[in-house]
Amino acid sequence: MSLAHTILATLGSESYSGYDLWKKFSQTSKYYWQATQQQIYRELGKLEKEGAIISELIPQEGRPNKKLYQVTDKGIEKLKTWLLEPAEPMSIREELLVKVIASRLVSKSVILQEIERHRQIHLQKLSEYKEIEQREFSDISQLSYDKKCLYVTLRCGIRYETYRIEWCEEAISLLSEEADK
Amino acid sequence: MSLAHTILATLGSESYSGYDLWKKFSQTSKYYWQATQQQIYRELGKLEKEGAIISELIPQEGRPNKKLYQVTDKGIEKLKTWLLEPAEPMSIREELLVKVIASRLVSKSVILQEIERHRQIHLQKLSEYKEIEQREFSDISQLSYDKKCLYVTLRCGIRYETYRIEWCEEAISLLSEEADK
DNA sequence: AGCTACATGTAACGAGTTACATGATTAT
DNA sequence: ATAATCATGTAACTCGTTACATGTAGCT
Repeated sequence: MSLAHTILATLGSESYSGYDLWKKFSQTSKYYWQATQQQIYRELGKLEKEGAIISELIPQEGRPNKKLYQVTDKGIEKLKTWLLEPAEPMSIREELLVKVIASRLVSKSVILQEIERHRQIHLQKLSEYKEIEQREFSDISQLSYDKKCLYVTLRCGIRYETYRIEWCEEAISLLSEEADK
Repeated sequence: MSLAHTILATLGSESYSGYDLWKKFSQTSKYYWQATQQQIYRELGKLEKEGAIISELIPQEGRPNKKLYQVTDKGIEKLKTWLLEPAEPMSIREELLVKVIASRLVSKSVILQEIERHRQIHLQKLSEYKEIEQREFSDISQLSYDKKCLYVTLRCGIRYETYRIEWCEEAISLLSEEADK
């Protein structure tokens, strides 16, 4: 449900093509929403059909033509309505935890190594996010409201990766104790 | 993909009916995987078709008959194979963050109140989880491996709710500053 | 009389994933 | 040569959600 709204919100400040949106989603929106190219194209098609956005065909030389999308008044209204509705906390689906639960079927080192691998991935992402924080949000008192919102999403990403790393460490420590099994 | 594996893992220790599984999922599995009754029945149907589980019809008086499911050797093999494959970190989809990004379209108090509402929900869940921790996992040195795994998932839930609460507080503080807008 | 718990299912739809298809330009 | 980037799309499939359908037992 939110992909449509994320697209509308993104198109609110600037026109984008499907491809541009996909790149944006892979960059700045990645802390809070992920989408594949196909999902984006499908959603753009739906939104245009219902009149929330309109497209303009931009012929390009040397490159494939592109469709630039813009939000309509109807699209803005749709977004506003949605903003006023409460959002439920997202449901949790943690594949790694399912593996932990089932892990007695394989040797203990399998799950311990897998958790350690995840720890490394989260460490990597955390350092990446912290770099962005230093580069782009060093002086938070000077930020516009829009930039502040972006910063808030980045902070969420930073806190998320931190929580994951800490959990991985706790899990490794708890599960590697040689008490029984 | 993991729902099937969660079911197999759960049936590994004991036989359950679809209804029993659903209740289990609403109770002890809720920190890491959520599923509706319908999803569970559909998945049980698929798993039985492929021979990973078998059912036994238990006639009951006064109550509807039930189907008790058991894992087969084939099911155990399926689980083991899956356990040895690496799992990717789950993708993040945070509706609340999408709302933050789009929030300049409505008055600031709308988003602030929504974040505060989420903070309350997470506070509620955290205290619930901490109660379970005290009640069932007070002496962790005495736990069996299986119980320890359960504890690890509970710790993940506790850390998750904590991270969420802290982020909500930071977001409220950052966004309520009267710098500009 | 109405609600909750028990118990299983079908149908339809919405959202996410993966594979396939096309084709030019630019950089290595 | 070949890989990456730009650019848009179709098709098939899986997974998640919501609504509908049925029926008993026990509690308030």
